[in-house]
Amino acid sequence: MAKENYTKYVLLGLITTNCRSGYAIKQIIDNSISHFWKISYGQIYPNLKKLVDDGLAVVEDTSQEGKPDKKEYFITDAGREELQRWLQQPIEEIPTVKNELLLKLYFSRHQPTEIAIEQVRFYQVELASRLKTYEQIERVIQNTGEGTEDAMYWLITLDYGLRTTRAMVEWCEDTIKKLREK
Amino acid sequence: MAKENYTKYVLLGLITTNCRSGYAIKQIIDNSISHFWKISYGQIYPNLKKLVDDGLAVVEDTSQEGKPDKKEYFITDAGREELQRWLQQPIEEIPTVKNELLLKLYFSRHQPTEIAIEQVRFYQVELASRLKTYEQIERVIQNTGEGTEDAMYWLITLDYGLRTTRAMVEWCEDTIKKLREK
DNA sequence: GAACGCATGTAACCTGTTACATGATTGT
DNA sequence: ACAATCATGTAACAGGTTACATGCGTTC
Repeated sequence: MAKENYTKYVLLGLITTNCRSGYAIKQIIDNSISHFWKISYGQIYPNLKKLVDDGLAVVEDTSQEGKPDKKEYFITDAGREELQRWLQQPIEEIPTVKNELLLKLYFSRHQPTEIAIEQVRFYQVELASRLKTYEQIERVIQNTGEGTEDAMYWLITLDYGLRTTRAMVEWCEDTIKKLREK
Repeated sequence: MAKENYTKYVLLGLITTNCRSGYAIKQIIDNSISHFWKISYGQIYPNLKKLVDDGLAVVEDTSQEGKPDKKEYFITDAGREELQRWLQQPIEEIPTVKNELLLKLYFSRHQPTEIAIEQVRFYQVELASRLKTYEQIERVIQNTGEGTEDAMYWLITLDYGLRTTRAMVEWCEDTIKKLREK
């Protein structure tokens, strides 16, 4: 099966959520979905243009009060069809992360144990802080969006982040113990 | 902080583990560390050459009986220093996976719930199979390498995979329930 | 007029995969 | 002759980041 260009679908999907300009898309990505998807301006703007070229979206110049002009993108029927097709298609692959910490641990045999412990501890601190952010966001969604279907899917993706992160934190704790006892 | 070229360190690290040729490196990656790191021949061979150019490794032509010739790479003192430096340096970033399933769920608001459930179920099946592989490998290591320090670090990285994958499987179960009850 | 947020854009670069080409050696 | 495994390599392409350039509008 040919590999899909995901960026296309991210943009297509986001402009259906009232997130219509390149800038707004970048904002929502950084604030809401960055825990499972990231994207840079260098990808956003050229690809938005491409959506229009491919007839999947149309663009409209909008002037706002108190802010610079912006370009608003709207999905077309063809775009909606394309997005739907992709959403209904089974996922192609389960992600395999490149994990710098595990790589370092894998080669730590000939290193002082101290250093490995230090690495894991640092990782743990970062994860704990990430966890706090997730928990905070969860509370916000539960308070504001309660009941809406949007909120449901948002909470589901967030829950994924919460659970996997918690598992990682626990692994850190136990790994540090193991290394100490060595 | 400047971003490191991890491939370099993977190769440098692997040639210290008696994994000396491009082919052997590819094998060990596919069989042992692919759950946290992947790499293709298109990266391996040019980068091995680069290690030599940079004085971090030396290469030696070796002829074997019953098999074609191969090139064996050995780390130099400079290479060992460079590897050590990297291993002791704090990790730069916690990985953020691009997760196709979460992306699709995020945009599933306007889709029939059936489809979302189907996607999650498929993901769950894949994860379950991955989990079985991990558990099998774990048993093999515990039986053969017991006690050696190599085995310890191997088990630690594997444990990471086991725990996070288990958390994901549980998330799948609960998410399917949630979607059904909707 | 400086700083800041909003907004769009791109060129240079880096990383990495895919697909292909090549060939040795062994076993059937 | 051929398939399979071992072994090395590269060119074309795809995907993505970084760093920069540009400019509007508001606030201090």
